Amino acid sequence: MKIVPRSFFDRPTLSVARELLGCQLALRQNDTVRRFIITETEAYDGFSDLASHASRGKTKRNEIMFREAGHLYVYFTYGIHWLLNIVTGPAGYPAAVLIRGAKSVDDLVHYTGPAKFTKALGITGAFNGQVLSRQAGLWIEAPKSNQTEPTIITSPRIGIDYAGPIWSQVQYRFVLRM
DNA sequence: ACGATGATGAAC
DNA sequence: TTCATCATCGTA
Repeated sequence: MKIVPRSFFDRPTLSVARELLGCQLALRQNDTVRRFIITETEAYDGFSDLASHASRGKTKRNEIMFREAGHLYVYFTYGIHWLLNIVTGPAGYPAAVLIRGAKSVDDLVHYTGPAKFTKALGITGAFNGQVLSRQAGLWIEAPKSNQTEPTIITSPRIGIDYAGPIWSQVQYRFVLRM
């Protein structure tokens, strides 16, 4: 299976979010590798996006979003949950794609919800600030082939009603109909 | 549908 | 020190 290069993520965030659907997230734990087809993503793009952690500038928490594409931004929220994001775009420009859902290729279990996914995979802040790579134990692989054109649904993002009339409504959520 | 949950960041 | 949160689960 072909590993998606870091350059894939150094592109417009919306393109990355859309094209990640169908890709496989691979996670190495000890000597086994688990793979998951990404089925749901959200884009958080730039300084002006009021739903993004970076909309009020760089902080200790969100500084990973300002790094080079391919970094992992894993943050803790609601006192309970870890959420996994992949940083996109050039260094200095805060943007990331939130992984909200994925389906195990091994047992076909579908995890819907960004925190349910990380919990099932055992992803925690230990990954925060790392770079996608085989060495890190977390990487992305391209789909085997594009047999049929995937059906992609877009919608406003989840849980960000506070972001104002524009940013709470933009179609930055992408779901793969399976 | 709604409230409880709960640690951390960021604002006051 | 106080408030809000890129959810989820339990109870209705």
